[in-house]
Amino acid sequence: VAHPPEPPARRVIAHLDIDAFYASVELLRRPELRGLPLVVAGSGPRAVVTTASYEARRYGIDSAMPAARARVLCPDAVFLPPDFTVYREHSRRVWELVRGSVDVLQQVGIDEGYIDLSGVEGPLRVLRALVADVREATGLVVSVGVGPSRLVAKTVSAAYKPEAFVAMSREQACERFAGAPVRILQGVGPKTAERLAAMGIATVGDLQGRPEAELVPAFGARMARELRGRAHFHDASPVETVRVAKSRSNETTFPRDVADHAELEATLERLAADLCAGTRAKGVRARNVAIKVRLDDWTTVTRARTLDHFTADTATVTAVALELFRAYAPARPVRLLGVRLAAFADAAPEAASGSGDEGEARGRNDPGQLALPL
DNA sequence: TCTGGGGTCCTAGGACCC
DNA sequence: TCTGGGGTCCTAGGACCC
Repeated sequence: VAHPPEPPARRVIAHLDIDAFYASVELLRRPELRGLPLVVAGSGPRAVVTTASYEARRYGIDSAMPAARARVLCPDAVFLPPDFTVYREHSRRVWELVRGSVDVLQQVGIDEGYIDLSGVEGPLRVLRALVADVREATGLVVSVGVGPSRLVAKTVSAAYKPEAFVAMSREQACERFAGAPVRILQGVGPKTAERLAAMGIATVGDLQGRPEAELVPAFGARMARELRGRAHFHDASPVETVRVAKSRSNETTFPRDVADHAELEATLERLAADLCAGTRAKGVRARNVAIKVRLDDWTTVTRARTLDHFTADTATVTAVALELFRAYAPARPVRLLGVRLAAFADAAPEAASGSGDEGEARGRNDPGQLALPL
């Protein structure tokens, strides 16, 4: 068996993507900028581009690019700082509308989502109406890709946006994208693309034609199978309507590298305090505390500790974060610091225990959990 | 022109237990 | 005479995505 079987019932999956979301929202309140190259990016020396309008993309500007480079590529572009509060509000309105007409929606990030329309009568008609409704109500344009899987739907919307509305079967996708770079496949990032290139695999078609066994030495059995499956646009992953967060984090990149440990510790305390406040606001507690340190040479180090109880207490988390930091004591200037909370208490069973602020962790040596002969 | 901040998932190795 | 195998928990690093 070369690939996992597709689910028995034919699925209809759509991927929705708001075109140039941040830039489009900015244009809603600054219509006089329409038609100009527009770049939404932070202002610091290390800022990156969060969104470029399609006019700006013509200059080679794209998301995640250093803002400094974008300024070189197009000095005349309009640069605006991101306003996430406004973007979140527009996003909320869009996805509320979508939720109003379809049941199975998985929102992915602020501007994307997957819909499962299997069993829905006239799915394309429903989607057409939805796109029109969103446009009318919000002024935002949604690109749509449709296929038998998330992979096909996502690849199609990305290939045809902006203002995309295209449906394709798996077989059609195999043919249509055979000449495209492997990088268009979700899960193939820069590193994997580079390793594939070293094997003479540049396009999706190249990958389609390569026996799985030839990929195993370089990528391992699991990844080899995954890569080949994706090249043939096999994907049975479900549209998940409920996903529970597994971690929360707070990190910051300094405008300039910092070597002073007192300043670093002060930053760590601030990051931990903000993170704990947000975590408490969510009514969540965690028992794993981690720090992240990126040095001036871009090496990234993480240190973590699992506690014997769940917490979102600022003093507790800060103390652990500081301990981890002091034990590591970076010898080089620091570029980035972060604090992370993970291993959350399961809401339902923990709530049922009716305990107070600091719940007991269910560790592997917890005698309450294990019937050990004593 | 040097590369944000928020996440998820996978791998590998060690500790520990039976 | 250093001799196991399986399972879980945990840490650390890395790739990837939006």
